[in-house]
Amino acid sequence: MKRKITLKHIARELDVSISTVSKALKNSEEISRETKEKIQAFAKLYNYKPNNIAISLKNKKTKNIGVIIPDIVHHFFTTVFRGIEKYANDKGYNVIVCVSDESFDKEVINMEMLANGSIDGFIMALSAETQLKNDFNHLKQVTDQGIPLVLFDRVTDEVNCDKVVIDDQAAAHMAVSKMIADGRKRIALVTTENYLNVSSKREDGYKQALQEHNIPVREELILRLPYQYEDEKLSEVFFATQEVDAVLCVNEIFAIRTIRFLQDNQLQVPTDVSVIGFTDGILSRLSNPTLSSVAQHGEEMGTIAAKMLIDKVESDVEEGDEQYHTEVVEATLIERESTRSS
Amino acid sequence: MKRKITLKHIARELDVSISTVSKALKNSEEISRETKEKIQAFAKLYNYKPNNIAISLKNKKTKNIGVIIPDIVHHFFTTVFRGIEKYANDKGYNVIVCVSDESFDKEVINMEMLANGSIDGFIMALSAETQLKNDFNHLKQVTDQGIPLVLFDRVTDEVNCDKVVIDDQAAAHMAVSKMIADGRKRIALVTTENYLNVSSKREDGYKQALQEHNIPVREELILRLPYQYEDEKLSEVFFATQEVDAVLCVNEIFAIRTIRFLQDNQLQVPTDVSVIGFTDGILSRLSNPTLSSVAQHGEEMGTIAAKMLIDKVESDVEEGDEQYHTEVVEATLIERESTRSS
DNA sequence: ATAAAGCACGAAATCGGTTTCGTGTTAATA
DNA sequence: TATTAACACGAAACCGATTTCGTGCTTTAT
Repeated sequence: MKRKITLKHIARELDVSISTVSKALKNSEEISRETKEKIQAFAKLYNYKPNNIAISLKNKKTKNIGVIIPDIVHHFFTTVFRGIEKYANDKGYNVIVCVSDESFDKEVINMEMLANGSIDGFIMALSAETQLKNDFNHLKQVTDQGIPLVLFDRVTDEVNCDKVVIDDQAAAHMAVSKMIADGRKRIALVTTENYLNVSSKREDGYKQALQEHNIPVREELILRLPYQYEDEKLSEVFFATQEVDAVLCVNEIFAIRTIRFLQDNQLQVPTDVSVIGFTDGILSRLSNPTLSSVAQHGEEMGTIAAKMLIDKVESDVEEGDEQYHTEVVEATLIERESTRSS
Repeated sequence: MKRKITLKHIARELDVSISTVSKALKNSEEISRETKEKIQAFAKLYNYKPNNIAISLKNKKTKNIGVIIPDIVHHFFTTVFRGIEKYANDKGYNVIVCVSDESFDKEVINMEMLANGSIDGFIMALSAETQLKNDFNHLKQVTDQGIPLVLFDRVTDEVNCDKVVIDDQAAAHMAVSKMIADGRKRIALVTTENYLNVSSKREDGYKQALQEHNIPVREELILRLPYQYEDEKLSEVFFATQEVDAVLCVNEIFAIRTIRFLQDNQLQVPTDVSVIGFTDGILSRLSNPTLSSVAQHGEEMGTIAAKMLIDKVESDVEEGDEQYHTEVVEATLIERESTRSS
């Protein structure tokens, strides 16, 4: 086994000083041509690569970015992550991922672990529990230390930092308007319990679109399911008592379950009921019928978030007069089989 | 903004030496009770946390593990990753993820980036291209340096290291046997082009099961699709010319597409044709009909891989006499609506 | 021939910790 | 009272790099 070789080894072997080796490998003017050639040849031969950790310590830059997401087995987050990873990698950064599992405590622990020198900045989406508790001290601590932070999707106004979101309200508005234009009248909303910022914004957009078209908002048409629900009893109750001709769901899974429920109850999609979901993932593309869906462009969000973060990390703008931006990624409605004019 | 505080700051402030501070914070016997209390109180007050990078440099341990997977937007890998991340986090490790994107070059680059001190060990699944090229020098270099490596799922015999796999052959065998027991006779296989190790093993299991039941293997019933295919023309050609009453697909997506294709051609699943897929993911659970699927227990694989790696990282077994193990995770057939006896 | 300039390189500080070893002071023992 | 042990702490090496500042030697200018 060949142990990693260090500057010291090279220096000893070639009978020069460590400084000389370091400079030679950086092709410094200071070192004579022959000495440089000798050292570089030796380094190549023994496949010398500088130790990242030592460089990080010296530079106070790790070239690592920390990503904290609520769940990795989730198409949207996974997509965002891909965008982050690609961009970061191109820029020579590595990505450390921590999963908060929707738990406040894990989020705090993870951030503290990474905030002690392991990373140059954070990209994260808040856990459900964090949004519920409305406690953002761990985020503030991080920004107070001067560590750049970018929030995406699940953000909060309480923290001053860069953000990248989609306009959830506009997106829901667009989807509902589309349904109305298709001649739908009794449009239901299937959403989560309301502590998730995104859900409530989508609900706002839903209501707004209805009102603009003089369709009264009926609370009975709004179904709030627990975020991680397993049974569909609620759904049954709901649809059994309503005459719905369209449904907007705040995520893909709710939409697929809704379609299945409708089909099992002899309702045709989209003939009888049209359905639109959020999160344009694999489910939307492969369900039967395929699902019309609001694409959140996760990969693009990830790319933007990574760019914002790395720009901040690499800028030497003295803080205090920092400018924080919120990038809004436009959502797109992907029309597939689950919608058609009635 | 409060900059991070270091031992040096505390030492200066309290007028003691750095060594004393370090020892006091570790509750060393060497330091008097009062001095310790003073220092500890000060440290708490200013929220001192040791710098991870400095510790890594000193200990030559980073408490980071590198995970290299072909694709993150892929249910199986994502599941394995979750298992890795959970276990690693419990043990105080962070996870650095790199995505090879099925590319050999990216795999090499990523490994080289991380192998220079950033991580204590690797967990990875080979990229498709790497398996095609059959070039594993980058892996050997890593193990030669004494860096522990665990391969999962997409493994190779060429590299000596710990591995965790499922018995793909047995799993396919089980699935096909189940179909035969259900009375199916003309069982097709939808697989990828053959360079993926796992696919060819599944094909072996498929053939073996047929032969054991004296059903001739017919090459026309085996459809090989490119790994990332978009069109389903091939599929149409295939099914149009065959009378198939069951299909085994080597992944979930192929299975869902197969079902959709059958449905579009007036064939009922499972009445006319029963379908089994691999990768028990979200698609299987939410498709209509729900898909019977071979569960690979990704999360368990991840946990095992992480445990194997961390055990190796933390053991001080002098290498040379290392023992490498291959853990086989048993696959399970999850029966859902897409299979039923004919 | 002497001073100034330039070249090629080394010593040492630094990043932020850990750890070994040494030392001055006090207390216990002979 | 002299010797030794225990105590409490500091100096310094070390991990593996980078970088500033000197310095001895050669070369050029005066």
